[in-house]
Amino acid sequence: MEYKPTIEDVAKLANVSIATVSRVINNQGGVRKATEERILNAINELGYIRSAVARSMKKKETNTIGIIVPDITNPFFPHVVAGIEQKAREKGYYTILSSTNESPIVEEEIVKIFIERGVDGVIITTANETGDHIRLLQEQGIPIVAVDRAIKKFEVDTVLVDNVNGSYQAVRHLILQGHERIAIICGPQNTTPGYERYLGYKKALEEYNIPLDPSLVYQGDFREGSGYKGALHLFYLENKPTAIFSSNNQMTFGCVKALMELEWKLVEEVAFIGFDDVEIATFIRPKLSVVSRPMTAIGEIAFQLVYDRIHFKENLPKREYLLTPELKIRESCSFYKKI
Amino acid sequence: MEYKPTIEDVAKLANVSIATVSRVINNQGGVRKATEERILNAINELGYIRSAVARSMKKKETNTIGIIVPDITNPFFPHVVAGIEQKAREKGYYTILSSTNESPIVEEEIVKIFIERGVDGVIITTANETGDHIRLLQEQGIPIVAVDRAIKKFEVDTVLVDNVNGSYQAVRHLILQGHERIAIICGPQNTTPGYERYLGYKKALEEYNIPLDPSLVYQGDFREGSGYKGALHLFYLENKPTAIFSSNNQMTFGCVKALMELEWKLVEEVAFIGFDDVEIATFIRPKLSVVSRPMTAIGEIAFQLVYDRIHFKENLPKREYLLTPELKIRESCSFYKKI
DNA sequence: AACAAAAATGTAAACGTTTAGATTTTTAAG
DNA sequence: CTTAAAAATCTAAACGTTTACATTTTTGTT
Repeated sequence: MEYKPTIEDVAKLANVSIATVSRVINNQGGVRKATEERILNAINELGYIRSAVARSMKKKETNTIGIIVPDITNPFFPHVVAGIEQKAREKGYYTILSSTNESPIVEEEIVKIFIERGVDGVIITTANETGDHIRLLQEQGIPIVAVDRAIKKFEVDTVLVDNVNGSYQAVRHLILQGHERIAIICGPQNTTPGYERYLGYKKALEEYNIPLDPSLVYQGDFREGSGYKGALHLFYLENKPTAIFSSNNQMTFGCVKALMELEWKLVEEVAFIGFDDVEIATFIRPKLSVVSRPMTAIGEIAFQLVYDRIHFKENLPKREYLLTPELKIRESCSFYKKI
Repeated sequence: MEYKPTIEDVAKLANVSIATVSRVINNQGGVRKATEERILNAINELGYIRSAVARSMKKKETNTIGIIVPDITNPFFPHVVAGIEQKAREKGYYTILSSTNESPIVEEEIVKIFIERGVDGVIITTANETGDHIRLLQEQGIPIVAVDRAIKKFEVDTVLVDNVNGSYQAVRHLILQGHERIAIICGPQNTTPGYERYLGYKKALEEYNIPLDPSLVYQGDFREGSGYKGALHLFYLENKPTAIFSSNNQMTFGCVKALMELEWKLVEEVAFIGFDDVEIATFIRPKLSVVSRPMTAIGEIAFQLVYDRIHFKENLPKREYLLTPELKIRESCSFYKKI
């Protein structure tokens, strides 16, 4: 079958007008039982499937929400996406997904395309927090929810994790274990998570009157390679750290890899806590302690936010969710014996 | 700005007909330089963005391809998706993604929705290999590419990995190391990968005249839990295996977890090879040997296949890609000393 | 300057729905 | 059996493009 039946074909076969057919496929009621049945039969017989694009054209809504993530390959995002998708499907929404590879240029392109396609809302972890491309969306009146990274210039709903608190908890824990030379492998300082996690680190040190030693602050870029290099750098310091805090999952990978190669022994020689739980954490010995985020919940909330905004556009104030991460103490940061 | 300018607004402002405007936004040529400029200016001034849905309505194509995966949270799929998406974007296509959670019912729903939405093609790792829902797609003339799992009843392009060969390689390697009691943790036997990987196992044993011991064949379901249980089961056998082959990544997780808890020592007491590379493989000691698949390439090829099919519908024969997996020998299956 | 051919532009229909408002049919009361 | 009200159904316009075909303008030749 190559010919696609339209609502008109159904109407003809059932001997009614297209308006009536429309009413039954949309469950609007006000159709005589017998008529409805006739129509339903016609639909079945023809194998009619209503065209969502024609529908969108008329209704000016696509029941689609766009998701923009920096890297679908980072295990954090599939979990978030799963949360979004689950809730979305329940409400009859579908998602169109794109990965920017952290490129603001790609991101801008994607935003344009999403607008062209008339997405009803956008959930974004932006590669460009200051971004003007967001204005485009605002101008079109398309609801936006920022996930994981805030958007500075514009008022949009956000669901973030309390990064400061998370890294603060981690570093404080290290301090309480007796560590004083605590290193951090930072994320890019022009991203919310990168900056805030550094802030939490600083805050903990200050609170316990430990001077911040700049040689223990390594600038990474959230990718595995920089975690690796960071660990190397710290290892070859004249005055090594006794503990390391890594600002995200991918850098944790690199870092742990380096530690192994250097035979820089976890716990005995260096304590470790990473931001974000990772699959490897419970597989290596000692098990890695981490700051863990409720990834699926983040996605679910994000969807709820766009959804609300789509349906009550008018008078919703800006809403910010700030989820508190949880410090999962395992084995990589046990008691530290001073020399 | 709440009012969305249309092609008509642009035409009016530029003092031309909408046909001419259409011509310039589609780069069809045949428009005087000066006119084009006038139109471009008008577009800019109004902030006009063409409606993809109106366009799709007329052209009967959406430049969208649907992706259906069983579980976006399984690290294999994000990599495949990344490959698809990359190639898709290059060609002006976008992807709408949905996860079935291995439920054939959900999958059928999704297929319906995808048809409604007029996707130009579908790339699917089906949760229901015998599925009739595929017929729906066929009837609409929507190109389908099956990834990772074949679709039995219908002729569709496929990109698979040579599972038989992969597990054969792995098991043969174990045999050549001197193992004779080799266990397998199977995937569901009603899925291509589950069945084929078992086949490869059998083939290797036969080839080396090792009788297949049914107590060494554990039926798993591709989820982590069953890997865990499988390892337990094998451990408590009167006559333990000396090597284990796990049929997929998630079961490998469970299996390794169990091994650690049981203190069933890798290499010394039991050799191990898993199907699919996993992040943890190179982090635990000994490093895990695995059968590895070119995940991103799978996605790229899959997209190429749908793309071709979309553009040369007529006379393309069914195409099957069978990628050969690679055995990555690391440390979990070194030489086995007989007792 | 006239003309034919080529280039540029315009007109109008079509894509498949939804929906406001008009019309017809049914129902129920007198 | 009438009739008014209620319920069911229909008509036709609109959504924003693309495109075949018609018309107008430009170009180049004589």
